[in-house]
Amino acid sequence: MNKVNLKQLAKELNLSVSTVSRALRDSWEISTPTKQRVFDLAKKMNFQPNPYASSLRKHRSRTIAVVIPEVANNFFALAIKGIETIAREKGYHVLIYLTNEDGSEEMSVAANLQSGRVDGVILSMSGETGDVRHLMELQQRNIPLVFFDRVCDSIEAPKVVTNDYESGFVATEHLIKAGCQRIAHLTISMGLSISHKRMKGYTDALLRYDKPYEDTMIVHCEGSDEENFLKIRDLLASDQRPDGIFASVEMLAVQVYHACRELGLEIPRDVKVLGFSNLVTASLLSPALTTIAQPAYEMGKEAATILFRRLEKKYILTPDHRVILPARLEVRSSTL
Amino acid sequence: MNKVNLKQLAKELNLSVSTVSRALRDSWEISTPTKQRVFDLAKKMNFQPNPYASSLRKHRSRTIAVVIPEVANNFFALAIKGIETIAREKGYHVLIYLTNEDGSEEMSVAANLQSGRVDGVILSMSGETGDVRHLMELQQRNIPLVFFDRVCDSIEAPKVVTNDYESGFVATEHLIKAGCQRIAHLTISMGLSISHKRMKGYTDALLRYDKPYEDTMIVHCEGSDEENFLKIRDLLASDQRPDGIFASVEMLAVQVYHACRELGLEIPRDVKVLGFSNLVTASLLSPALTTIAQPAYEMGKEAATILFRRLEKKYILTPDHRVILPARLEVRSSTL
DNA sequence: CTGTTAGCGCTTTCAA
DNA sequence: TTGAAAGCGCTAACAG
Repeated sequence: MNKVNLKQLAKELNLSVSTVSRALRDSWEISTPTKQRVFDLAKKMNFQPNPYASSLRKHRSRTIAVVIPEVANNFFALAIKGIETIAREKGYHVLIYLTNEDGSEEMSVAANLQSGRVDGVILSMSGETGDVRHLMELQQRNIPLVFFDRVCDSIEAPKVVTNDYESGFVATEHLIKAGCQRIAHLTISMGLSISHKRMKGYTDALLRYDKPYEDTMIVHCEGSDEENFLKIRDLLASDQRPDGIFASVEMLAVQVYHACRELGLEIPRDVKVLGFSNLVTASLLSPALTTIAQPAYEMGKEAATILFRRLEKKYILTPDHRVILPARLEVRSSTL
Repeated sequence: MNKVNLKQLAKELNLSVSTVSRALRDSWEISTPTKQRVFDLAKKMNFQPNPYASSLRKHRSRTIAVVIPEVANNFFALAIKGIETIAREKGYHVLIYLTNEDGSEEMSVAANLQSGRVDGVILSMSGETGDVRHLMELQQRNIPLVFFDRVCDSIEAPKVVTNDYESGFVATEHLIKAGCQRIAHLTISMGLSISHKRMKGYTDALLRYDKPYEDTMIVHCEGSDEENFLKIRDLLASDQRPDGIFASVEMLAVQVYHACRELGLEIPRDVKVLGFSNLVTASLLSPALTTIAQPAYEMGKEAATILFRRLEKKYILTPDHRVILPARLEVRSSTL
């Protein structure tokens, strides 16, 4: 079976190509009987319009790009699901790009996206990015950009985030109230907005409760999984071992569990652990992990909704439009 | 900044559009100095060729579609990662479609894909699908299809799977050797190849070891998460409670944990649990979950590799080409 | 080695 | 209400 196009439909119906085109788009300038004839034949011949011809002509692809650092991660997976749901509703297609937490990969993806392949971009920044020109160029090319979670404050674009500062504060406060005296913080790339804010919440909570504050208790985990694991293990093996740990991302919390196991430390007796996480199994971990859970699915939906609003020119947003969806502290263990 | 096209480059350089086009594609028929001039200006003006014009002309989109039932699931997330990795290497773009385990959504996606939007499709079937005409039509339109994990045996297309039968057998055998007398099996839609095979492994292992075989020990979990949970809880609450459970998918294993917790049953003392799963946290669950782990990332890479091999017409595959990547039994608890 | 020309399939003026 | 024709940006015969 071969591809059928407008021309063939037109010839079959003794109509012009333009009439068929208009009929299929249900234009008011075409008579009802003609429309019916066209619809019928189109269905019979299983006509599928060539999207690329249409995109070329209209300068619109009905396609968006989602650029994320990682997908094997419940947070981003749920966000994709939210984005895809809204995109389907709106008749858009979703291209996915993984940057593997690598700034240079993010740059090459962004450069590629300048081609007009997509009408808009939803992006969560990779850790290593320092230079953001590639993102500004997207905007200059009139390709709307919406950030979510890992946003870039120096770029004017809508942002969908959680209340990272407050969550960091609440998390730390929770550990303090659970009796922790020395609370460590595990963080990822400091080039990231979320890292800054979560850490500020942490330090502010310590200050607020007159807890000792030491730089050595903040562990920057910016390396490979293996390197990070070693750093965490060293922290837990030191004679200055913390009795509480606040992990800024899921993976680091999981690493703490593994390190504790390796060192024979018991959670929460020896060390209490709390982390940002969307693990569906958090409540089943041994012992349960108390989490700060982000509304990932809703964040994805919101980001997509904002993008389409802009694409459909329905609303003008202020350039620094920011939506904050609160994360929830989910206490999982009575001893924590 | 506006979009720059070949025509503008050509005018600027006093060359014809076709010469510029060829130069950019590094054609051998263009002189080195001309190429250099073109490259330089293209870079200076940040020229990005319009992919849709090129697609329209060449009838190739350099885009593939990935159609999966769900993404918030480690298996599919890892598979996407594998696919995206290979696609990027080959200069392809990846469209993603989630069918939400819904056969009719899968059908509408497949119908849409007939438009020529993509050069090929990698698909894992949704649970409910009975009718597969929509997939055959893709093939008839010369859009290559590669299945992975949840394949469709009645369609001739390359398939990337794990050794589901053997894994089901080994899993059940493992429970038998751990001393289980009444082993239940939790399965999803029986319209799925994986379900059949895993279950056959289960029943064959029971027969092999002369264990009682009862239909009531096979629970079909084809409903919503809530409905499935209730079925599982009922199973565990019955006076015929199994002392071993083999879950065919991750989510069902997790449900067992929740049900056990609700009923005050202890794992593995009261019931031993083993499931197909790629949970990174399986070893940390309380208690650890013994799993059959599929090589998800590798399966994604393999599926993509096969697809591109076909797209680049490098090899002709037999129509029933099948790659089997073995799943691994990962024992996590000494009592199991 | 470079230019001319004819489309790819669709949308959209402009005319009838 | 319909048709003719131009053209989106790029590629590839075919000529020179």
